[in-house]
Parts: sequence; structure tokens; C-alpha cells
Amino acid sequence: MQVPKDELKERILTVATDVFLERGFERASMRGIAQKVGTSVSNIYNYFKNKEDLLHAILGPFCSYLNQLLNQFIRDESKGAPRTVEIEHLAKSIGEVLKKHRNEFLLLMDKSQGTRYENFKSNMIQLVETHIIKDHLNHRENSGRPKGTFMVHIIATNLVEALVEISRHYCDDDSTDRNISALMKYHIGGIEHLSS
Amino acid sequence: MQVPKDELKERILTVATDVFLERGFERASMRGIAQKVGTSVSNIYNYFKNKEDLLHAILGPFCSYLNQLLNQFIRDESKGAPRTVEIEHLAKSIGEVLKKHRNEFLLLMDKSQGTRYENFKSNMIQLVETHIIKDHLNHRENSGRPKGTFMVHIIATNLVEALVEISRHYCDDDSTDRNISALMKYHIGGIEHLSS
Amino acid sequence: MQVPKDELKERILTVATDVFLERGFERASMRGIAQKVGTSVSNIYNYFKNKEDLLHAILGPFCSYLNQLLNQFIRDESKGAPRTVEIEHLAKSIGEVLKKHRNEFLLLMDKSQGTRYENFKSNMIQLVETHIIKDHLNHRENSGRPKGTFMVHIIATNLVEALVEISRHYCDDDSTDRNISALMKYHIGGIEHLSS
Amino acid sequence: MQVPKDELKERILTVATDVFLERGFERASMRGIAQKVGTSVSNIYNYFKNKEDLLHAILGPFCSYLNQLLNQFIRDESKGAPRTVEIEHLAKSIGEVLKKHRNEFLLLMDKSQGTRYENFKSNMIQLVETHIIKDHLNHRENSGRPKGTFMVHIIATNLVEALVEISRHYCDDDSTDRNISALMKYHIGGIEHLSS
DNA sequence: CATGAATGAGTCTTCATTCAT
DNA sequence: TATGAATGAAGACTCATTCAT
Repeated sequence: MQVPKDELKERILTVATDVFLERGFERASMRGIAQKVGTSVSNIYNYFKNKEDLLHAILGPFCSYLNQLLNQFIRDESKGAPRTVEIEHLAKSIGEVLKKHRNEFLLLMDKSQGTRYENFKSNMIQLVETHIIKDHLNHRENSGRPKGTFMVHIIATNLVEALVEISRHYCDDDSTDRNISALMKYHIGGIEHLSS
Repeated sequence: MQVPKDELKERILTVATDVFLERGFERASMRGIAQKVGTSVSNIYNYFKNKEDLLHAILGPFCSYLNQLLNQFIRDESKGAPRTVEIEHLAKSIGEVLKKHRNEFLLLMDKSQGTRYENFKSNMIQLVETHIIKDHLNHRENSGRPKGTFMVHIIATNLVEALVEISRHYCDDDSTDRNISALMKYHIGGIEHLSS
Repeated sequence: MQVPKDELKERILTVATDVFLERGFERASMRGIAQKVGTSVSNIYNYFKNKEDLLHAILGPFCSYLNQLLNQFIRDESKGAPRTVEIEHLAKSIGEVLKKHRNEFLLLMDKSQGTRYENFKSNMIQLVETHIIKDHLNHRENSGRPKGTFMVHIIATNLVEALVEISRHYCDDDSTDRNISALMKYHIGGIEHLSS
Repeated sequence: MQVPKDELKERILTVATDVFLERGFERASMRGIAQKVGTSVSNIYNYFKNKEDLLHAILGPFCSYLNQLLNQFIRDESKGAPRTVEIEHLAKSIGEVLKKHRNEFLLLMDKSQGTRYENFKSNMIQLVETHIIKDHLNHRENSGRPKGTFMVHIIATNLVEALVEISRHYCDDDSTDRNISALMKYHIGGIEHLSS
């Protein structure tokens, strides 16, 4: 049965996202995807040139968007906007991302081992570590204890990981917003506690 | 003092742990392990009935031990020991585990997808969530806001994830202890902040 | 002056010739051809019934022409025209072929493995062997040494192979003519040397 | 049925050589080889790590030997031994090669497209062109006509191609020797004819 | 005429596992 | 105990070809 191109392409993308999320990129098989879609493996290759390209079609645009967002914050930061405002803003943006693209976010952060995206999470963690938390600490106090360094890494990891977890358990937009807010509040409190 | 009753078996276990850690259970191949051990693949099957059994030999005892430890805390908790003491105790025990069995811990928590152990981490998180943090919150305040529920889950996740991260970056026993302490302090601070 | 009755068909033939020459018939893919032509694979099937038919459209007419040419020489030969004249004539005809149809010639002789044309070269060699050189030898000397038989085969092979090589390195019409002449002179000299 | 390792390995090599010769490296399939051998495809991978490795096992040693032989001639040449002796010597060595390793020779020269060996023939032709024939021409006469250049290439090609053809039609050692001798005589005659 | 959709057989290769020695 | 031999299923991917629009 012949089906308009875009419809099947969209179906493949949806199913592939699901399967990738369920099994991770490497464990997912083209055959498995094809079966779930209800087409032949070779037909998928009429739409995407290989397995990684399929992933790329799912993550590429989202990834660019996310990178752009993160770079924006790095730039804003140097302009010295008030912390609280900035954080508020950040939380809002992240909320948008999680609400609209939770599957892509999950896939990108947790199921992309063995692909060009496999380092995205650790890069993001490092970015958070360097440009946000560390900076925040130094702002408050210049005692510069190196002992805190690793703890900062842990907090950054926790923050990012928590976002992933929030995506994983998404139920509706409002609670997502509330969860992100709470998370921010939580970690800001923690950081202050740490730097006092 | 271990009797070198079966030296090769021990070697296989060590190497397998390394390989599993490096590549994850499913991507690891028996061939790769055998080569690193310096024996034949089929000989490994003389010691372990299959790949999963090999993993089981590595994780089984450790897993029981960990479960026992966790159950202990659940029991102790109901006896109503003072919080601070209990937490102190917990931190110490966890420290022991991470210091002596960090490889097993990492393997169990992060590299066991596709095996019977793949749910251990989420179970542990749930346990932490249910029996420790939640209880702690309720202790302080009985307002029973359901809005806090998910945040509790996030904190539990963060705690466990942080332990994994600490294992991953292990360098020496002392800093491990310090990191665990800091982590505990951090999250207790956060929880109090949350419940106030 | 060719009527551009079906321009696309012509384009397909040209491109296919190039691709077949570049990669050989079997390694060449319909997809590769279609892409270079700038049409769809399935559209090629509107013009040619399958891959081999496409090759046939390229080689068929040329092949007939070549066969006709060769048969002509067999017939002429029996009429007992003077050798030198005949050879001269042959060289000229071959020159025409190579100059106007070098691509087809190369394709036919060197890139048609796996098709109905794959034996054309060896047939041509055998023909050269039987009807030209052998005859030439016998003409001069009737000692009929069977020891020379195989050498005749070698010379025929060399002759044909050299024509292929000349086609491969075609640069302009004049040098092609000169090369063919030299080749003929060379092998006639060799044959005489052999039969003396 | 289990069979001593070397026996099957040898069988695989023999069959693979045949199949490669029959179909060329690229068109030959592991499945086809396995079937002819009477084993499973995967079992072949217990003996050779991939298709090219299988070819390498067939051609590697032979190729080294041949290279060594050719380099020997380049060195001898500069020592200025008398031409006739040298050629005699060369013919003898080549005879040995063809008699003992005709299959390898054929495979190397004519059926290795798509492998690391695919340029061996053209390299060999160039070597013959540069170090043997050209030199021979210059020896006799220093008129240095550039018009002869391409003809030299043709002769080198013919020589090598003829060796391939001799291998292809091998029947017994003596005729092989005789054929090589005749070939040499033939081309030396031709060269002299050319340079006079 | 033109094309995207679809397919099934085929490519090489890896893998966990079993068997016989 | 130790190991090479053997296997079948599965992996990603390519290809020539057909069908429906």
C-alpha cells in the first residue's frame, strides 16, 4: 500500500524515537523499527540514508536549537544581568524545551551512546559547571576553596540529570514548570548553603 | 587472605568487570573478554554458563550485600533513631561500599542495561525516596503537600546519581569520604530548605 | 545530424556509458546512473527494461557493426587480396572504430563481465588468431609446427589488448592512427621474425 | 563434523582462490565460498578475519616474493650485466613463478580489483616499461624519439599481459618454459625492429 | 513521461553459544 | 581444564526491480 511520503516519514521518525528511547541507539535495530512501523527495512533506507542519519533527523534541529539557547546564556551572563532574573529566564526557556521536545531531550541526553551526540550531556554539564554555578559561587565569596570544585561538578550533574528525570516523568505542562522552578530553588538554596 | 583456589576464574571476573564497565554489558563481547584474559572463549564457558551468568557472578554477591545494607536502614529507621546519627551512619556505610566496591557499584548502576539488574538503580532510588527522604520531610512537617512528592523523587535520584558520579571519579579514599559527606550535607540542607 | 527525438534517453545512454566504464557493469548501480543523469531510477526503467538492456542499448549496435567489420575481413581474406594492402585496410578500419567509438570499444572489451558480452573479447581474439595471423604464418611457411600455435594465440591477444590500451589512452585522432600503425608494424615484424 | 584446523584452512584457501579466479574478488561472495567448501560462512571467519584478509592470505607471501624478484632485477640491471644473459635469467625466474604459482599470479594480476592489490599489474607494467625495455632501447640508440614512448608502454603491457595469458592456459611445465622463451624472443625481436 | 513507494534477496560481518577432543 | 571447530541468528546496508499515481 502506497502512502503519501511525509506521512510514513513522520511515522518512521516517531517510531524510531520510541525505539531509540526504549532500547538506546545502539541496541535498537532497523528491523525492529521497520516492524513496528509496518514496512520493510529497505524502505526505511528510502527515507534516511542510514541509522545515524535517522537519529540525526530526530535530533539535529533540536540540538542546534538547544546549543543556540545555551550560547545565549553564556553571552547574557557576561552582560551582568541580575542573577535572579537570569535564572528565572533560564528556567522558563528550559521549561519550553522540556515541554515541547521532551522525547528529543531524553534521547539526546540519555540514549545516544555510540553516536556523534554521545558527549552532549557531559558537555552540557561542563557548561553548567563552568558558566553558571562556579560563577555564582565566586560571586558570593572569593575564598576559592578548591575543595568545593568537585562538589560543583556534582551539583551541575545533578541539575542536568534532574532535568532529564523531569522529562522522563512528564505528565503535564504546569507540573513541569513547577518542577523546574522547585529544582532551581532547591539547587540555588544548596549552593548558597555550600558557599556560606 | 584469599585462597587462589581458582586463579583463572578470578582473572576472568576482573577482566569481565573492566570490559563491562568500559563498553556496557551488551556491547561487551565474550571474545573481547577472552582475549584480554588470554584464554579461549569456550574456556570461559567452563567457568560460567553464559554471559549473563558471568555478570551475575560479579554482581550477585555485591547486590545481596547492598540489599541487606539497604534493608538494615529501613529496619533501623522504624526504631526511630535520631536522624543525624542515622544519616552519619548511612554515609559511613555508603562510603565503605564505594571505596571497596566502586567497580561493582558502577557496573550495577550504570552498565547493566539488558540484564536482570537493569532496574536496580531505579529500585534503589525508589527506596531512598520512600524510606528516607519522604520520611524525613514528614517528620518535620505534616502538611502533606502532594506538590512536594515529585521533588522528593528528584532529590532521591540526584542523591543516587551523585554517588555514581563520585564512584566514577574516584581517586582516593579520603576525598571519597569528604565528597559523600558534602553530598549529604548538601541534600539535607536542600531538604530542609524545601520543607520550611 | 541527429534528431534530438528523445534527449533524456540519449543522456541516460551517455551517462551509463561513463559509469559502466568507471566502475564496470556489475559494480555500477542504477542509482548512481540516475543521480548523475538527474532523474529517478524508476524513470530509467521507462526507457530500458533492465540494467542489462541498458548495456545492450549501448553496445548492441556497435557490436553488430564490429562483427560485420570482422566478417568482412574474413571474406576479403579468402579472396586473396595482397597482404600489405589488406593490413593497411584493416588498420584504417580499426582506427575509425577506435576514434569514433572508443568508449563503446572499451566497455565491450574490458567492462562487461557478467553480461552477455563478457566473451566478446576472447571471441575476437580467437577470430584474429584463426583467420588472420595463422593464415599469415601458413602463407609463408607450411611446416605447421604445433609449437607455434600458442604463440599465435599470444600475439592475437597482444594485438587486441594493445588496441584496448590505445583506446584507454586516447588523446587525439592523429596519435591514435600513428599508434595503430606502429602496433601493426610491430606485430607484423614479430610474426615474420617468428616464422623465419 | 570436526576437522583438523589446517586441513579446512587449506581447503578454504583453495576454494577461495578458485572462486576469486572465477568471479573476481568483489563479485565473489563469502556465502559462495562457504557453500563450495561445505561449511558455514561464520566458520570461515574463525580462520580469516574478513574477506580481504582471506585474499591477503592467498596473495601476501606470493606478492612479497614477486616484489623481491623484481627489485633484484632492478639492482642487477645497474650492474650492467650483458643483456642477453640478464634476459635469459629473467625468463627463467618468471618461468619458476608461473609454474609454481600460476593461480596466485592470475589472481594478483587480473582479479584483484577493489583490493589493496588492484594496482599491482599497472605498477609492474610501469616497472617493465621504465627499467627494462626503455633502457634497452636507449642502449642501442640515443636518438630518443619521444614518438616511441607510447609504443614502449604498449610493449610492456603486452609482455605482462602475455605472461598472464600464459598462466591462464598453463598445461605443463615444459610448454610454459617454451612459451616464455618464445615470448621473450618475440618481443626482443620487436624492440630491435622498432629501434632500427 | 515521471516519480516516490515498496520489496526481497543479497552483501559482509559479529555474536553468543555448543560440541568434540 | 582447555580449546579449536562449528553454527545460526542477527546486525546494517545495497541493489535491481516493480507498482501505483
